[in-house]
Amino acid sequence: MDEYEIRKKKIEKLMDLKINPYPYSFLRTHTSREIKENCEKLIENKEEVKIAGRIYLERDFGKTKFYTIADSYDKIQVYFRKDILNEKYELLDLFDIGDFIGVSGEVFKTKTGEITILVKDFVLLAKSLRPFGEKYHGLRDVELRYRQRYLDLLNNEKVREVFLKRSKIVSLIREFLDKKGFIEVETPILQPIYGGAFATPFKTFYESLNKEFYLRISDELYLKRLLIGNLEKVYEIGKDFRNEGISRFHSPEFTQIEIYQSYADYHQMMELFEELFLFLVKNLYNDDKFVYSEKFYYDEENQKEIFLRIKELKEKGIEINKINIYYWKEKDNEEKEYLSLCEELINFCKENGLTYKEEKKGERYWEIEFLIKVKPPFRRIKFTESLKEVLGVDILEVPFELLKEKAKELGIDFKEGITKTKLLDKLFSFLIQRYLIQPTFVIDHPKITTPLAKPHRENPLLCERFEVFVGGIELGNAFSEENDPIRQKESFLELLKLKEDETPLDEDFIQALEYGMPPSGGLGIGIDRLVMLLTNQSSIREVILFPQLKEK
RNA sequence: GGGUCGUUAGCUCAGGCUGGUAGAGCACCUGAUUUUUAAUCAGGUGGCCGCAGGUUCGAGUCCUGCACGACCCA
Repeated sequence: MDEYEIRKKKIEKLMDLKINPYPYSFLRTHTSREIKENCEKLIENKEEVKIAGRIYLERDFGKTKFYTIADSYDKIQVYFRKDILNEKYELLDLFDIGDFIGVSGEVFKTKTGEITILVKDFVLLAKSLRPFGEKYHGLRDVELRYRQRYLDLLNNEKVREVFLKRSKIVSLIREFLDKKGFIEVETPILQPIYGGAFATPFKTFYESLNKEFYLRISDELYLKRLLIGNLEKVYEIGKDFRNEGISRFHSPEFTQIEIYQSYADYHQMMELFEELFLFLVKNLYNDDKFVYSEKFYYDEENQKEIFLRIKELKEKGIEINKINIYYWKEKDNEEKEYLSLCEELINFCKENGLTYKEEKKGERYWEIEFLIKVKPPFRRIKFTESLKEVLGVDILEVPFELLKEKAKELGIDFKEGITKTKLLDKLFSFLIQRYLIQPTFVIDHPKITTPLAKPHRENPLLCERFEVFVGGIELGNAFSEENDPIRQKESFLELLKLKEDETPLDEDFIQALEYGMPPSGGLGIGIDRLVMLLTNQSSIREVILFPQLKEK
């Protein structure tokens, strides 16, 4: 008989005893955290407390039992004694790890000092039929962790922390913007024409309108319509959808915030970002710096990669906080191959004057750790000039063909039909982006890449745009927004003609612009990536509760 | 789409190179145990070794294909 059957039998026994295994509610007086925070007072007053939670661990001594139970806030120990509970004590035989229970009793400290509740009475709140995991190692199988995230949340404290932090980040963003007088709005996710970015959309069919619709790839064109309607400062936090590849940094369904401010240009949006980012970091870390690291999992290729990466970072003068080396077992019991690779890395660190730290972590990987310093104003570098520095040619002047040749020389792979915009993007991420560890604005992109930005006031071949990078991750994108309806239409049509973009022309948006849009700054920030950075996660799936996986 | 690695008990992992009756810890069951902290002690149950083929007297192990996942590249 397997565990599932055994637990079902226990439910039958409970029913025989007229005990409902799934009752309706339980009124607790405290959460586990509240008990721990107020324990001295509770012990002194011998106050009766009621708490509820899930049984996590069980230690059975025959006539007494200890359970560790967990609620949303913390874990707390409860203590059952047969001489207090009498015949009701036998009921505990029908309880299992994973069950929800409610207990009432007095708080005390055990001889080892652990805050514990001496149980006077208890009740089953929900029976669990399946065991949920392993008490020591937790749940490691990545696939199971994503497919059954509830088990991940139950087993892995670190995962809980990431998602609690995500929620905190989003509410801090709202707090920051609301205080500045921005209003939060909601615009359509189902759109008859998609726009505001270059991306392949998800298609759907709107039955009652009898028309093909798209899931939005961006909120931009609707939020601008609000600026036209004299809502001066607006923002929207929501899902956008791009029907493209999945990677460590890309999820087809992702969360973005877009912020628009009338009478501002991209310089003011940079200041807004600096202020917002500092606000987040200060509230999360109680400091103006935080740690972010690049991870290299144990596999032969990666082991070579880390040496190359450290070397190139040093060449570029980028400060490395330290190198972390993690072991699966105690160092003495580690596999020889891995140990010798670690030894090699340690020697390398010593030679290069890098500090390193060794630690048993239940996983084999190495980390390059950076200390990100959030001190406005952030560095600003110009897109074209940064590329000119490393390529030796001005991307605005050289013919496209020559640019392609340069890219090939550098070993960058691309398809023959690549657009100039995409090639520039590749060059940039290969040559520049990977070194943008400390907060950096990359500004003034070639006009052709960005139809929705105003041309640069000093050089019409450029536009007033910035992208912001931290930890090598692209966090956001912003413009002085184009508000000249005639020029806007022309640059849309130009792109269509050059086949740089296949986004259909949104006549309705052009018409809206014709009524007049104030000069405005707009800023989009990828929330998932921001959370990755602020929780030091290397995969976007680690900050999305339910990432899509193929069906098995 | 390409490359590398992985898939063994409910969970965490050995075994695989060199083919010969499927292993451990946790969980679970039985018993002991009135302050434990991954409690402890004694005994026990539990496997389509991801799926499908092939090689072989014999495959968890070798070969091929497929599925799913991770990482890297596009």
